[in-house]
Amino acid sequence: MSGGVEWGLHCCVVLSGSGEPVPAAKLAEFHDVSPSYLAKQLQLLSRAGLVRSTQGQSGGYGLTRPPAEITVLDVVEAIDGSRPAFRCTEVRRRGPLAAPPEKCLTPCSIARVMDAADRAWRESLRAVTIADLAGEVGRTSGPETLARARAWLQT
Amino acid sequence: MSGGVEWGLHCCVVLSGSGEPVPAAKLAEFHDVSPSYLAKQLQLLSRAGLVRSTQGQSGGYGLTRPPAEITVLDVVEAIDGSRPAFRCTEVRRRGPLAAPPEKCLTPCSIARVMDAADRAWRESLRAVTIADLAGEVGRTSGPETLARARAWLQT
DNA sequence: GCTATTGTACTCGGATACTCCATGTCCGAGTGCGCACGG
DNA sequence: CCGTGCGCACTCGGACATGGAGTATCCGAGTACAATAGC
Repeated sequence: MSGGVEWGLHCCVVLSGSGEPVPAAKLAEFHDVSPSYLAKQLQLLSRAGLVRSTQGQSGGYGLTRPPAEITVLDVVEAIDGSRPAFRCTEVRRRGPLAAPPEKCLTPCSIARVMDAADRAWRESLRAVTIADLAGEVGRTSGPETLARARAWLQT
Repeated sequence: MSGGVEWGLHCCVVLSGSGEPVPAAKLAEFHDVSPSYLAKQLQLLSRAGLVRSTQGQSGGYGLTRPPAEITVLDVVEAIDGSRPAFRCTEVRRRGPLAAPPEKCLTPCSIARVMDAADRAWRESLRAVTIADLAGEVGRTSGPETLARARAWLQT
């Protein structure tokens, strides 16, 4: 999985509840990561419609939806793509004993197992929202943590 | 995910129930894939202890355990490695508002979510065995399919 | 004092190099089988 | 006819090239704000 997913999730968490747009450079400095590369991840989030960008002075990024309506899966798919990790190459239809096409109406059993696992993974990620993550941060690191982060981002 | 996982699974299925060892070259010809590259995947399976290799004439690969005791997850981890796809880089401990170490006793909430999804994925793969896959092949492509494949591999 | 205009500084967006891992390949080490030879 | 030794062909195992995707970066297009000039 792309390492940018982690950055994108952290950005969405700190953006949750931030009324004012936050520039990408600020987010990069706050997380101490490469500004140029983080910009690319934010562009991916923008293309997916998760964040909205406003240009010009006092511009930046902001969430388009309430944090409770953005799932972790949304962010992962926006940055890493929505294609499943496993792609069946139809091995059964190759080689000297290739299966005839009329017997390949159903997907390969291996592909079915992989697809089921992929669905389980996605369901697990779909069950958690950005709001859940923000709440968890407040519970483990103290309720004032997020507020201070947002205040710092406004400066 | 590595494409070799698919090859490894197909090999394990056709090896299930095959008493005689099967050379890697035969497996490659049967599946119509690169012999050299398939050899590498089989070496990974051998290192993981899923298959046993015998050298010399009439040598080859064979399963070390009954097919019902080899899970799909075993094969996936043998080839792709057992490390989780997501690795937390502890972003919360960086930047101007870095969290102090005493507040980082529990893992990052993002890492926890990713870890839970990873476990769900692995559990799903662990629930299916090579024997299940072989049975499914017999059900969808006809019971004689696997027997003919094994017979061809013996030639 | 209010408004239109112009300039500027700041923002994002896409096009551009670089690096590392997955892919693909090759040849050498090791071993079991078969044959020839001797008893 | 049987046992033993040798040679060989076949097997795996690890070391060696290649390509593409992820990583990281830069500069240009566009826009909102603010200062300024005119009314």
